[in-house]
Amino acid sequence: MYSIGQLSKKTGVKVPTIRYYEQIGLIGAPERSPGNQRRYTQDGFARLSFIRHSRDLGFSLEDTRELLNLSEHPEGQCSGADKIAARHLCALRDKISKLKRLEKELERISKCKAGTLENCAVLESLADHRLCATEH
Amino acid sequence: MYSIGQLSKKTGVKVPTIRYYEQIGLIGAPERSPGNQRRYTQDGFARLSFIRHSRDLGFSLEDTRELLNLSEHPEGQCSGADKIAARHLCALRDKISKLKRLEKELERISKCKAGTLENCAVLESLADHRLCATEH
DNA sequence: ATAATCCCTCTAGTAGCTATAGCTTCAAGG
DNA sequence: CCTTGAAGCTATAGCTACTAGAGGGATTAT
Repeated sequence: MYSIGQLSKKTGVKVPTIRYYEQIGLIGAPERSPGNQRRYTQDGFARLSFIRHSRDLGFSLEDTRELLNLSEHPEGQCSGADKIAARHLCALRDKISKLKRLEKELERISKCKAGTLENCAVLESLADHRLCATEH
Repeated sequence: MYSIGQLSKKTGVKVPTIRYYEQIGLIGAPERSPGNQRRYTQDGFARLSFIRHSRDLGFSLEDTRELLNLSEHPEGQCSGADKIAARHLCALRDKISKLKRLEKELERISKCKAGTLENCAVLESLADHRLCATEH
């Protein structure tokens, strides 16, 4: 049995976040001590670890909820989890390529040679999109 | 003079977002028509374009606010805008490299060969961090 | 027994919008 | 000139995924 603080340390999920997950029904309400404090089992720990991992990989809470459901009903086909992961991978790649383009643009405009604001490349670029090399 | 809808089309910023920006003081309250509708000038258009561009480059609203301030007080040094851009570039690179690591991990685990959930690589990986190739 | 630390609930706040309800104004066609 | 439909108005609430704070009770180590 773990207290919420111990569970937090073991999983790396902060205490208020655990309570929040319980509130939104992502994890079930655990048993309580005689003094009304939460007491978690190994199962609770496993579930929260799963969630933590899913969040680390960038899945939304809703995706995570669905993945948890899938993992608890092993009679289904894998395609559900697979689809979620594939969709997520697509979105991730989009994001990466967009961020890379931004990186290039920022690199270009932040080489501010002029010492004063009057001709600062950063501000000039922000004021005029036509100075940009790439689309965004 | 533009109505809010025309301004929205010209800048690509949605109508409720423009009103929101006014509410938080990012743009000033424009003049009104006799019937109390917002009427924007070229200046208003330029300011909103600046904001749009800054947001597109991933700057936060607070950073954007500061950049706007800098661009309106050209007596200062460029270093302010430069610093904001540099800080942002750092954060951006961090984000990109983290996302790339996630991409690799997702690619690896989402090649689900098994047809059923019982041995779905996605779910197994989520349940057990030790199956991961890289840190995250 | 007492002090330090942990835990409880409840509420409100964060960023950056987005949506809804219920109303008014504007511009174009007949 | 009148009507109609789109666009505009305010105000409030909702979204994601937490985080912070107030004001108290429980647990644990000494």
